Amino acid sequence: MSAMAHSDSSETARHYVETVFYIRFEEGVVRPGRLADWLGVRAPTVTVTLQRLARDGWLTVAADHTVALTPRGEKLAARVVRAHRLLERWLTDVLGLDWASADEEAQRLAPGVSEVVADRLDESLGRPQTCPHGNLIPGRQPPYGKLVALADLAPATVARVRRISEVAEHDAPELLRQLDAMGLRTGVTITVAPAHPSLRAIPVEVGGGVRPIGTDVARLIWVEPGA
Amino acid sequence: MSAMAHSDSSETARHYVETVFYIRFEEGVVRPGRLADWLGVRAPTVTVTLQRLARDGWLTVAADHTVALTPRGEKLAARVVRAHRLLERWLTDVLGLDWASADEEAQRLAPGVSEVVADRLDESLGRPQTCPHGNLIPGRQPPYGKLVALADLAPATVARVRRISEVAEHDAPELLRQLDAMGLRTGVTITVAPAHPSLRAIPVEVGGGVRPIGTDVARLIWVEPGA
DNA sequence: TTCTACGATTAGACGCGTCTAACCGTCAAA
DNA sequence: TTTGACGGTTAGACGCGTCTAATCGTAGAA
Repeated sequence: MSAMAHSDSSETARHYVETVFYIRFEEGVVRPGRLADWLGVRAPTVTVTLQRLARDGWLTVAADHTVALTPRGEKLAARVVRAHRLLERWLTDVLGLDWASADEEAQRLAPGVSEVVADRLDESLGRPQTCPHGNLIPGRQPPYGKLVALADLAPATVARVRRISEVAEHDAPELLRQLDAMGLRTGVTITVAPAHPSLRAIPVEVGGGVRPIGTDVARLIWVEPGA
Repeated sequence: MSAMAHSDSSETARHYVETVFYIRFEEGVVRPGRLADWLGVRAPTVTVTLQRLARDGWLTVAADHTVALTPRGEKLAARVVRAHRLLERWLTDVLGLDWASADEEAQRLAPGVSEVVADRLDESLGRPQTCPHGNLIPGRQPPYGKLVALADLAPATVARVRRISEVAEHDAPELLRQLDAMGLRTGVTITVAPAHPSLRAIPVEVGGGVRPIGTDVARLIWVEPGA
């Protein structure tokens, strides 16, 4: 029965577990304050909503306020994230939207994607491994080896851009548009020139030009050295 | 700004104006009781929700309880219906879902479709004129002439199936599956054999076989005589 | 050790969208 | 003319998801 496609989860539940999934992957630990930031709601809202979600068995809140998904929440999160990333692929590859718009649109569309539609979409896209920013689609093998943050890349090392953090995707759509405009997309090859750390920016050679990138931004871009 | 894609309408508002649009087209007049049926909610729910929607300028409720859309509500309804029908086309033509499932899935997906995604989808589908059941996509010209209900078709007249009413689509997904299974789809040619009205069923020749169809069901199937 | 600042929770409110129970109004049948 | 029956509304309730204001607790700074 299709109405059960999301196990009776509310839209809010799906949004929260999806967010927990992202924060956990990008930052390791998930606490209420970070959820409030990410979701764009106030702290008390998160507190009470987490209580409801814990009551309904989607997640747990530990004594130290750490949030963890239950197996059921885990499954739901994987489904939502998969739908989101498949939609991003479709929106960019088939419909021709740009990176940043695709993320926003996928956000709105994802809650309505059932398991069967996700499967068919997956198939029709040729079973992609990642979203356009290189983030892995749950259930797939990563199409790259060990990654390092661009900020940590040794100067003069050739590397290939593999992944743009979901943090950038979420917090700074404008940044995504800039990276896209300067050709800093997944798959392209780059090298970094030496620079003193105190400058808080590193010169990155990409597509024949050299562009300065702030070290905080360079933390959000993950590359595979050597390739 | 994409967040304004639906003019700040709530999901409920979109659902109600979409439903008003359908009932008006299929039955002419829209009254609260019919809305309650269609939406699957109780009468008092409809009353209070209509009050909110009227307050917010989406529709009006006349003294005789007739519901009408405001220009703003009209625009919103057209957008939602367009998204719904484009999605149905995509789900059937590209993803290979069956008729009935497509309608259910489109229902869930439609609220999240922005104007820009609808436009791109429209384009990528080759600007279709109707949904898979032959219902017109708002803004398009109908790809057929004057239609008559299958129930009113003169015996022995050759006709082409053009449209399955939204009523069938909504009330009886099972019926849709049956019609699909017996080959009674839009575009196919049929003839009806004579039968006495008191039998409440008419024999319809379709795809080499003859199938009996109840007259109430035959009211939901619209055909173009002659073609 | 004491104070402070900050993250989190509790308390209390609100609008939405839904419900049930009770009331109203009108139209048709007795 | 009276009486149902039926469609609709009002009244009152509830859960969700959000808010602000106030309180709590703890970890660093003084």
